[in-house]
Amino acid sequence: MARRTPSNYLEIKAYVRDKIESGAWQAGDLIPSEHELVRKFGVARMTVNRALRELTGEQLLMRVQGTGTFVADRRSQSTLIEIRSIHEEIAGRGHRHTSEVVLLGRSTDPQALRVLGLDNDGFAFQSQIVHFENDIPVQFEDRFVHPALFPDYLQQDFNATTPSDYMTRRAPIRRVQYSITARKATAQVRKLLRMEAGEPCMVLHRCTWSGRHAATSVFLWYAGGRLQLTGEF
Amino acid sequence: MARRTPSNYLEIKAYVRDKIESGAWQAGDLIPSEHELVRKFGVARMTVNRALRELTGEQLLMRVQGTGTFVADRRSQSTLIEIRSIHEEIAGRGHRHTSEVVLLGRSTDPQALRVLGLDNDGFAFQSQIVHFENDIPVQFEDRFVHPALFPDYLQQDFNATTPSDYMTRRAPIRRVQYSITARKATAQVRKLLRMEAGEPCMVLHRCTWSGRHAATSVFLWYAGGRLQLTGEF
DNA sequence: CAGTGGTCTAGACCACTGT
DNA sequence: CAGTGGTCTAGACCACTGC
Repeated sequence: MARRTPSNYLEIKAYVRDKIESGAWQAGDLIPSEHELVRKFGVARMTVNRALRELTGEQLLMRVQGTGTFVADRRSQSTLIEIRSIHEEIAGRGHRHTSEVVLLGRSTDPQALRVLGLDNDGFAFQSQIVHFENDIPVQFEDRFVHPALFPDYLQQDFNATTPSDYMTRRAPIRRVQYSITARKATAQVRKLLRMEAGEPCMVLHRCTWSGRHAATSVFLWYAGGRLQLTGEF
Repeated sequence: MARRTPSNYLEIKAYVRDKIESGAWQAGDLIPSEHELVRKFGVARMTVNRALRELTGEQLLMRVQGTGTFVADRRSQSTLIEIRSIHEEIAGRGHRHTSEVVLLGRSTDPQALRVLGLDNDGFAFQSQIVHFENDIPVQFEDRFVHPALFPDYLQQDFNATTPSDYMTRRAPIRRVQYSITARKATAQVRKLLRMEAGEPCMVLHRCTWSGRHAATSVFLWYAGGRLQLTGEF
């Protein structure tokens, strides 16, 4: 045989995927049983089973014990965008990631206090960090954290470790909320990210919850043209 | 035996998960080999293999052939943002969604032709639609489609159905690529979305692939302050 | 009842890594 | 080289479904 065999189960997966993508098998259709595919491909049932099981995990198939395997309904049209940590994003491109701490201290910003569930007499910890990709500033990270949940926040060395790394080690996160908006850069952001006047920013706001109150509230400012968030599936 | 057995591979998954969650096995640690787990649980290697393979798919483990299985670095978990269709997004807020077709015809835009894999003598179909939320314009949709894959595109009534709905009924999509950037609004976009001069836009670019070439290329322009993409998990 | 998928076994061969 | 994971086989028993 001259043919290159990329493992049998992958070949079966490709076969089924192709039938679905080409429209030969429509959503809701009953597809051949494991036994039939075993005969067709001349493999063991475990091999067919693995292929179909993985495709079920990928939401392309639906299986009902005792009945058969069906083409899954078109996926709900919602699409997912992946947001990787800034470090991974940059390292993934093979570039060098560095950061510079602009501010690390206490804040009484009323909006931040409200989000973190602190009353107006309290305070939050705040850090401001600029992230560089090959020495070009690409992200400004403005972070507020709950002082009760992260009492030693101000003692961290955020030139060595990123706040995200610290926080994921420190506290379990229950819920995360995001929003992405486009905004004009503030004067501070424009200066730190070395942007032209009027150049737009993308702002990712991320709130993490740990129980009843928000644990952190972060604003990530990206210079519009210098960084793209991308996804694929 | 009184114990309820929830299938062996699930038991092994639970065992490994517990070791990781309890901290007994730290990120980066080498965990017992398949062979050792086979001896410990008295099962076949395929059973252990399935458990570890699935945990690898769940990003809890990392496997290196010839070396071993390691506890994955939890920091590498990426976050996902969900982008729903404009209609769902608006309907989900209990608001009224309407749209207005601005343009429907042929285009020889060189960039679009290149993306769709058409040569410079060819043409693409183009549609431009403004989407309204309670009569406020919130999104400008600028779409290029491959005429061979959607020959009757120009005959559609996009006041009644959205292009996304049409396309998902028409052709199976296998690969999707996204990027989000912030941009200054063009004069046309500023007018259609009734924006102030200098107000920023968020531009979501989505390319769908169906086999070898791109099937569609869409630019979704959002007025910065009027729409947020949000996600949660 | 026969047919389906869910799981499992006890072997096997291979590709890869470290020494 | 011995040890690892990646894949596969040819059976098997079971739970479930529809008739």
